[in-house]
Amino acid sequence: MEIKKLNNSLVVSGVDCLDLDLTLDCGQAFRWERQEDGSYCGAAGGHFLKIRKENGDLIFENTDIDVFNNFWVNYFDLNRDYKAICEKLKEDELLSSTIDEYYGIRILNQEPWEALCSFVISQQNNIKRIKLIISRLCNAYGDDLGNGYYSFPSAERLSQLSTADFEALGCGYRAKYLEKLAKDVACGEIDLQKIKSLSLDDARKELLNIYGVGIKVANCALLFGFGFLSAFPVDVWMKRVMEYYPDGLPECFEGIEGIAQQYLFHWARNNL
DNA sequence: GTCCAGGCATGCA
DNA sequence: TGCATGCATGGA
Repeated sequence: MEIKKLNNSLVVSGVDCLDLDLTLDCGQAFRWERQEDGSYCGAAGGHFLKIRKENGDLIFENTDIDVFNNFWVNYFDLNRDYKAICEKLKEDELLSSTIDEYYGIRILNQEPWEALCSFVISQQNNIKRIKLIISRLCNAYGDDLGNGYYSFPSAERLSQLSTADFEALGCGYRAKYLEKLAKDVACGEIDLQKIKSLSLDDARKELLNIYGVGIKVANCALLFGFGFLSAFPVDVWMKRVMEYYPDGLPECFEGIEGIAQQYLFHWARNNL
């Protein structure tokens, strides 16, 4: 990976396996919006970003090197060798053709709080409406980051809301889950950093104790927010995919089940 | 109008 | 432990 500064932007070359459409608009993160020119605008970690691809390079617009090194490198998982991971996963027949067709999916390292909240909202919901609710939540209670974007509101901020406030955002029956979650995280009853330090099984047990969090939401949070690449969320789409693996997951998935899952999820949504 | 979506809590057997 | 049911909302 090589980084050059150009005016107010950073030009990052040498990053393999990062397709912006497949990574930012594949149902793992809900705050990125595709622009007409193919670039993406979004917010994470309290930073606004406009990112695009040009001649194979990634352009991080209006980004300084410190924020890039301290936040975006980890967010986009830029130090992981996804090319080697994909080679390994292609030992599986279905993934082999899927990765050829949809090469470039990465697992973003989102913040635990945002990921957990987002996937509580996601249950029994479609991606378009999940995005709608989360944008309302951020616009109403996040900090202004400029360019029309707002940060994802902190647990402390959301702990001040009532169930009715969440219902007003369109959260529906999930409102009561979110109200309790925000209060429990804000007061320290739920310690997200501690959960991140646990083993996968122990972290999952902790998440399953949370009101409104079941096995699917727990696995999504673990994979997309807590850095557990072995987590393997199974939703209605993945249940359809699992019929292709009657004997369980192939050996080549081991340790990277979550990345395999994201390719299969994308394949299912386009083919089943 | 009906059906569905990155499911879960609850009650009951 | 497993299964049926109710749940809010907006887009197709």
